[in-house]
Amino acid sequence: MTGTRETILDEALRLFAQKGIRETTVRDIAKAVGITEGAIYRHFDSKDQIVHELFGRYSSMLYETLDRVIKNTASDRERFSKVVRSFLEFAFKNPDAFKFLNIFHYLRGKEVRRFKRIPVLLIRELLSDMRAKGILNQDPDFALAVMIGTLERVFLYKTMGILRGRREEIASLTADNLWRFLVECGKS
Amino acid sequence: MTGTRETILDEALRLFAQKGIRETTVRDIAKAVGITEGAIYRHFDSKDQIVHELFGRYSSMLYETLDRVIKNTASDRERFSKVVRSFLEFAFKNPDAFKFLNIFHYLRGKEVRRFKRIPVLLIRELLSDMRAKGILNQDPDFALAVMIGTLERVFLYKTMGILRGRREEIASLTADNLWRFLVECGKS
Amino acid sequence: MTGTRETILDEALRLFAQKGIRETTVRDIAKAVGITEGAIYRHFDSKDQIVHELFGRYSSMLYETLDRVIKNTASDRERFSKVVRSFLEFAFKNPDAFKFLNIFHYLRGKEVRRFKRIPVLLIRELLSDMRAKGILNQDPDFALAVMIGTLERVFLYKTMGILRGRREEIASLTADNLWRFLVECGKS
Amino acid sequence: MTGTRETILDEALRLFAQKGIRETTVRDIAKAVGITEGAIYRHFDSKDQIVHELFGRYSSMLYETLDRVIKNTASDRERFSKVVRSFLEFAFKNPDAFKFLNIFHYLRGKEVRRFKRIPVLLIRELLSDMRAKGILNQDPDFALAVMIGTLERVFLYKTMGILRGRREEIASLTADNLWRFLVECGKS
DNA sequence: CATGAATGAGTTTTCATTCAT
DNA sequence: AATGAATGAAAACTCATTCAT
Repeated sequence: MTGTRETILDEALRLFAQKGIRETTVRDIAKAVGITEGAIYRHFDSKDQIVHELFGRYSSMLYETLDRVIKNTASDRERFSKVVRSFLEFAFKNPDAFKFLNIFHYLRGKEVRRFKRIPVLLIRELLSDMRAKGILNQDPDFALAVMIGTLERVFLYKTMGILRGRREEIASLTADNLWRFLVECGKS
Repeated sequence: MTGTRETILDEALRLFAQKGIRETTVRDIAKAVGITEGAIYRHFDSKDQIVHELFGRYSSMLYETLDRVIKNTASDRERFSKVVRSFLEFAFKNPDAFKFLNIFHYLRGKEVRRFKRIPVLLIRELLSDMRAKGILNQDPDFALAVMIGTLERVFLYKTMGILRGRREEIASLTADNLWRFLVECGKS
Repeated sequence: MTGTRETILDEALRLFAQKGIRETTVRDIAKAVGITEGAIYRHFDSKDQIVHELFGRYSSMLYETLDRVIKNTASDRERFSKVVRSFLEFAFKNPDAFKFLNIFHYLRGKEVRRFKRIPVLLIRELLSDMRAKGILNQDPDFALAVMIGTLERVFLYKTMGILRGRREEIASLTADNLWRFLVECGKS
Repeated sequence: MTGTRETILDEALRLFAQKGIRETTVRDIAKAVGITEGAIYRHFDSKDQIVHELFGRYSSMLYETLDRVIKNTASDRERFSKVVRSFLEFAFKNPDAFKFLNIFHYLRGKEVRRFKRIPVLLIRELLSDMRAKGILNQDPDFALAVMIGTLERVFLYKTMGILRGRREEIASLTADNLWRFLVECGKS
């Protein structure tokens, strides 16, 4: 079955998001998949390879999503809004992946350099462009902090049940507010 | 020497923030302190006790700081501003502690319940009060997401060298902007 | 294809000689042959069977070669010389086999008893006969040590590029010298 | 006890010589020492470190012995004789070490480069000097093959009970014969 | 014959914790 | 209080072998 490799990745992702990378053992993954530890190593050279493949895969996936949105949207306002909503949509649809990406960034940030297609860099560019065009009334890096920080926490609080409401509504609300905060509000 | 206990906590904190909790061994801590592993257990029952003591201690420290500010400030605007600036001041002055608190929240969130004096809860109350008073133009939980998310990322980006400028300036800027975003901006 | 079995033996021999027996995995062999691990077991019951078959085969091959030379040569001097040269010729032509035989002798000497036609025993007999005839001026077992030791090292140093010259010349030189050392030199 | 480290080395050496390096497990060593596997790692970083320390240690020991003999002996004949006898004395007194050095050379020859003080190189120099002085009637590298090969096999056959007699007698006999073979015998 | 996936026992290594001194 | 040695359980990883297809 060619699906075993994917199953391993899926289960590993779920466990990593749930318990952390270090606290998930290869045996945990194997048990979740329904195979023995040794079988894992037919598909991956090491636990770390699983981690890196997951990071690369989901990091790229979010990157591509945002990249497509940015390239295919004409209006500035619509582009910004769609980026925010696509970002949250990705997080809501792949909560384990999103949590995992954050954990990886937090604990193994140095290894992130090895990867291309880091979503945050794309958003940084977007904000820099907006600043260059005079749309953005903020230091783009400060705006980046507001934007990414907000997105992360909105996801977290929705996941924890603190924020209520339908996902799309939350996403729209977040998009609208961030636009108002960063663009429409008086100059900094 | 009673100072050894404190040294253990300091070095443990530094290592936890740098490498993660699971990835820091008791031997790492002992080596950093300049004693042997066994000696650690003269001061603590377990590695987990160190972790919990650190979390409790710094969580309380930030909590007390914010609590004092909230209680001792008359004006709403000033209170909000001081909370933001104190929060960032704490993070900038105790970067390892702040990183550690975040790691602990992220990976061992369930254990957080055992602790009282969680800073975020204090801020949540503050925002709820502001909402009740009609000052805040947002769902307080959404505002919490914006605020905490922004603070975390501002700290992170300043630490990483992405955000430049003096700490106090960054803190003031953050405080002013968050106030404008959450309070002055048009109703949501 | 019956050739697969032979290919397995060939590749296994090469790897055993290169890396050692224990350090060569069944997977290594399979990969070298261009089949999968499972297929190996269609041809052999176990890795050990491959090892034993190789040992038996090449041990016999050298044995037969020497035996033929001993039986078909009339003069003592010529017989001795041909034994030495045939021995080295075998080693030079089958360097992997010769290395493998030595490794097996060294690490699994006890298993050698199960095999008949051990080349060294043939040479021991030859030297004993020479001693009985009064040709050999040495304890035959000491002579055996000189002879086998020299042959092994001559092969090794030629393989390593330390000894230079054409193989046949080296073989002749070795044969002549050993004869002079063991036979012509003054009594021990 | 500071002796544990030495005991580990001693037992490891014994087992490596008896069964081979790869076929000796860390558990085997621990059991022989009377401790648990984990305790081994308080004294050594890895099994390989034990292997390398043993090789370096005994390789040096033999090297120093030969070096001292070479430097402190005036007459050529006596020097040569003493080198041979010291070499065999070392092998007879440290049979496990000598077997281990051979195994290591055979299976992990490439790693030998990392070490200085390789005994064979010392003997090679000795023979080169003898050749330069006109004492040696042979290509020094061929003489090296005869000499080292003979010494190795003499040790082996004595160990196996094939060669009989007192060690000193065997050593003297070997020294005398090698001198006669390589020096006194007619030119090659 | 061959594949490719899997097993299961074993190997090396790690690490929080204990304990005699 | 502190050391240094050791434990024991568990982690990551290896590999000869089996088996359904």
